[in-house]
Amino acid sequence: MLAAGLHLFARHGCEAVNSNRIARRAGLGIGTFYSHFTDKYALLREIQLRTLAGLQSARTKAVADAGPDPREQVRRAIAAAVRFAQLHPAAYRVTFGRERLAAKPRGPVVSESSRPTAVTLRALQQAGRLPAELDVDLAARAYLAMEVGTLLWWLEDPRRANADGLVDTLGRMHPVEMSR
Amino acid sequence: MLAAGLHLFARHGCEAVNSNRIARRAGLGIGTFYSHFTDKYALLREIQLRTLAGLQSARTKAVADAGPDPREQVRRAIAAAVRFAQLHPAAYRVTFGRERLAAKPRGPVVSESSRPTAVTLRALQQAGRLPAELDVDLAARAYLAMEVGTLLWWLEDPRRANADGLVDTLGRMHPVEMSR
Amino acid sequence: MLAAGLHLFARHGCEAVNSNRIARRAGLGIGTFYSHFTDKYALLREIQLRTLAGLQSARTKAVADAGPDPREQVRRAIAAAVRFAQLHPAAYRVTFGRERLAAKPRGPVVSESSRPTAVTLRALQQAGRLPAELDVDLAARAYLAMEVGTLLWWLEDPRRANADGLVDTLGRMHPVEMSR
Amino acid sequence: MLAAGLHLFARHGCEAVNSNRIARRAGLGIGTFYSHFTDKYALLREIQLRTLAGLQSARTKAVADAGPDPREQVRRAIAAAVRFAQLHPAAYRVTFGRERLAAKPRGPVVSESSRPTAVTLRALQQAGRLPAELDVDLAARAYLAMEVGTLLWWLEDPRRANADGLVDTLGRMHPVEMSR
DNA sequence: AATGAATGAGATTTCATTCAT
DNA sequence: TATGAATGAAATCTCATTCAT
Repeated sequence: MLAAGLHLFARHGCEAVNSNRIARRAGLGIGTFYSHFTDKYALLREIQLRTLAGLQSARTKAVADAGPDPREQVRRAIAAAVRFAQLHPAAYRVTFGRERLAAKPRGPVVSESSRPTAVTLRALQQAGRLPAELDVDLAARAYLAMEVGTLLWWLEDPRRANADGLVDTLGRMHPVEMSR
Repeated sequence: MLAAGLHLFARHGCEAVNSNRIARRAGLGIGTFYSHFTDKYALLREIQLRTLAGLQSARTKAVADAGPDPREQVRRAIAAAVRFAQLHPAAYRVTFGRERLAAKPRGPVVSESSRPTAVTLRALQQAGRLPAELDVDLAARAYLAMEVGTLLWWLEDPRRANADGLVDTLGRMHPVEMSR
Repeated sequence: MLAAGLHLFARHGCEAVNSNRIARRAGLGIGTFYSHFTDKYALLREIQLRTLAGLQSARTKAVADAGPDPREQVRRAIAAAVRFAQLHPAAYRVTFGRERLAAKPRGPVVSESSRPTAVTLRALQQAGRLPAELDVDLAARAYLAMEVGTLLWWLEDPRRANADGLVDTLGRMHPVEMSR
Repeated sequence: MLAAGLHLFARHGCEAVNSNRIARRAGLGIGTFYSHFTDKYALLREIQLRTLAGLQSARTKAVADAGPDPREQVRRAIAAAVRFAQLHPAAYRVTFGRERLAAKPRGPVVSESSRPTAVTLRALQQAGRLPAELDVDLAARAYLAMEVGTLLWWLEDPRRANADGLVDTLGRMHPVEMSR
């Protein structure tokens, strides 16, 4: 059911898909859908939460595998995100694309956090390696918007760029690169 | 009618609004709606096109007012965009937010272009002031995603940041800042 | 639409009838039903309110036509109610039958009032013509239950009794007959 | 299962309750419900039949306990009915309230009989103690409607009256009181 | 006997669109 | 040109019922 929903949401958008069709594609009855999820938004949210968990775990693992250098950690985290989007394009689009807020206000909004990036930047700033005037929270937020927006644009047509180029460009534009 | 549509699209989202309601809010009859637009997506597209034109004109004007310095041009363009979003929050959200692609595949996708930024960056690169390895097209695209994503995040709750801080942060993270 | 609803509610009961069928029987589209009533319960309530108004007006008129004698007033009022039930059997059943409370708790419950009868009885009691121990409110309420229940039973199969016999029996059992 | 059904029918009405919920409340599986009853109407009918039997037995016992005086027999029977309604309000409402006819035409309609009352009245009439013109069958029927209707009204909100007052009022209005 | 996941017919309700005025 | 009552296709959701375990 999750797979069927993911496929259809990614292909047609949440609003253009109905519970009937999801159930049918999953090879199950209509009623079965409703015995598992209260409505299609609940299914969407479930997909989003799982995707988010998967992405965060990939990022965490990548950072752990990197050494202590913040630049290297950031590079690895970006590479992990790009790889994740590449491996799970449908899930990425459904989670961060225009469906993001479609999951009606039923519980906390699903979104990635810019917190870890902000923490890293603040540490560099306090060590005097980033300009004191930089608003690290805003910079972290802006970076996240860039990464998500760029990956979504890429997934619309993967021929637009290649994974390595994306990692390189996102890496160069990450605020950690301002450090010295 | 445009104003009514803008208001309702921004407040409830395109899918949650029907043509009936738009007409009613505009103080006109239902039939009148259909004598002006083929459907609500046509109205949405019209709003988006006008918004886009307004934003581009504001940017162009800002760049023209700036001197020849690329950095200054970029600063001014960003300031213009932030001001535009601040003055027309509903229009900005309806044009670039989750409604962006809701205007069904009926004509070219409405979106801002990263072309001007790419042109500026390429000139600097050819003048040797930007690393030869930088993919300027991708960088321009990434910057645009950042700007749009950050402004949308800001408009969700304007207390999250102030306009000057946004201009400063976006300015610092613009690829033109890598130049030397 | 009212006529169609009345017919179907009386014939099959409110729960066994759907809005679709009512609209179809009225020779109108499904959507038309919903542009007039929020749901079938709203239609039911409308029918009930109209019926109640009609019955009350018939009673009032009958009492006005009677002279000053309470017994005569009661007789006439009963005769008016029986005639009303005979002329509008479907409306009577839909209003006082098992649908009475089916009109979900949306506004005050539709019911006939025992107030007028209680007022009449109290006057007689204060004039010493009815036993001081009689609870006139309860007696009025009980009489109303009897009248309604008996008429509903009669309408289930009109051959069970004839109108004159009903008026006579209800008249004899009305608490006003205890007076001396 | 009977207790669960009684509780839910009384609280929400037969149409608003589903077999699933009844089984769940009874602490049993859905399938178990269907191995005992063909559908929820069968359960309803079972409850009604048991209630009816209980009420009739209480009445019979009360009459047997009274002496040979018809008035006393009637008083006792009424007192028994009021007590029964007071002790089993849910069962009384489910049996005689708006659910009465909900038990679809599957077998004879469940209802109390006015026969015993009619028999008593006819005997009095033949002894010349009741007016020859009185339609005793109709009077018995009317009394029953009054008793049932009044008790249902009382059970909707028991503060409306007290048991003794009800017995007294119903007793005074019983046709046997016309006897001389 | 007891269970409950699975089912799908059917009821409710919405809304884009038409068309007579 | 403006109107809005009328429409019905389509989406959402419920629940009686079955059947494999």
